[in-house]
Amino acid sequence: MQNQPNSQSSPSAGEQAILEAAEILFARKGFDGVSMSSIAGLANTSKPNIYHHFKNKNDLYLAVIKTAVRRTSVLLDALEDAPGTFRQRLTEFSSGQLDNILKHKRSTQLILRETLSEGSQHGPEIARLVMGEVYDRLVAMVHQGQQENEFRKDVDPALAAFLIVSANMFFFQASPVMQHLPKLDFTDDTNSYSRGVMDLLINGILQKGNKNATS
Amino acid sequence: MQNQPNSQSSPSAGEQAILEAAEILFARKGFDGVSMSSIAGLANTSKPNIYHHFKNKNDLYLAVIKTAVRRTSVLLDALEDAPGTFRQRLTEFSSGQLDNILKHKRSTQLILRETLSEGSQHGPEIARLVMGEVYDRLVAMVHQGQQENEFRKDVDPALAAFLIVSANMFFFQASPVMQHLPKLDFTDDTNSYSRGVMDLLINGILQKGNKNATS
DNA sequence: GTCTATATAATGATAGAC
DNA sequence: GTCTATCATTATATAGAC
Repeated sequence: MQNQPNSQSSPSAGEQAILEAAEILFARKGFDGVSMSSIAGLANTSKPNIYHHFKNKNDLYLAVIKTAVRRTSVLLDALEDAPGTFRQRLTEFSSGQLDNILKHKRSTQLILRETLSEGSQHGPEIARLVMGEVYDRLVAMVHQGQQENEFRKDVDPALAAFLIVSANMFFFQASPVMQHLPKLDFTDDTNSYSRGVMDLLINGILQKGNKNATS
Repeated sequence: MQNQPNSQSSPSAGEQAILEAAEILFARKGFDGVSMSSIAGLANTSKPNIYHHFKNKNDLYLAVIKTAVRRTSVLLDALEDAPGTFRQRLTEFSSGQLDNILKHKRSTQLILRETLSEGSQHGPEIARLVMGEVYDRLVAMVHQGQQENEFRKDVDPALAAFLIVSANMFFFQASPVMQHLPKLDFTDDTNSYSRGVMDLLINGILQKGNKNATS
């Protein structure tokens, strides 16, 4: 009855407009806070036309989540096998992830929102896919850095990777709230934030007496 | 027309039941995902009775958020002026906050959800209040530790405090997602998590050559 | 593919009895 | 304080013309 809702072939222009409008609204207000009418309005089309392209509201939401996931899981391939110390590679990777997050704010917001809706439903393991990929690479990099004696061996690579991800994710999530606090001046400069975070973490990860301790 | 919706005097039994039911459902599905009927059902009462105690749905939601905020901002007073090194005090404070978060899961979920609803509305500065109090104390402790030469002076106390808060908040938020990942074994043991996080962070904060570097 | 018109159910909120 | 009954509105979703 529908076109090809589950295919990843490039959608038509009308379908694309619907998807974009839906992503904007779902990111802003969540699944239940958005009506099909409002989506139709923002996409400059009609409600029944949405139902022509997507089986129902839930199907549309899943399609939006799917493209959001696809979008956040790119752009990091080049950094994995870059040269330099593991400290430098970790820093660049983390900074790249933060850039990625901020570049796709709506996607990130959608995924973080999914994290909070404990009701089984869709998406809990979709969120896992997103963070999981970045997370897996970070674990591998820290582990490799330990093998090559650049990092302390008594640190759990999983914990270090988790801290890096959490620093970036929570930075995104909390910055609209935190920016109203005094003493907080790093919220508008993501580069200094990334460098600061990694400086703090690395100096806890680095083998004691390593030559590039404070660089 | 209502009883005393904005007073903090102890609410009646019926009002209490409504508040509890509302908190459970709002935390689980968000403001728009919950109907007044479902709240009435869980509270074993009727819809009009809710409207007798609260002006409207939004008022009820604000009351729920308010009690959630009140709940999360206690329990930490004793730790602030505890004895010991700043490293120990920071660790205990952070661990205490994580315990507090996990003890009041629903409140935390509510507040984190507010963080994501970018539409002005209620609560963005309420969320600020919650994290802000913990955050301010952490900043002060780190700063004091710097003055007394226990911590490096070239670290931004605001950044260190933010990392601690983010580690705890994101741990709570991501654990239902992350527990499905392999290599992650610290999600069920919050104590080892807290110790691990602070070990990592402190060894980046601690003055180089300090005696309790790896303790 | 896109529309107008409509069916059907659920929503937030109120009136008024007890 | 609590209820039954109900209103007005909006929601998701469909029928059927073009």
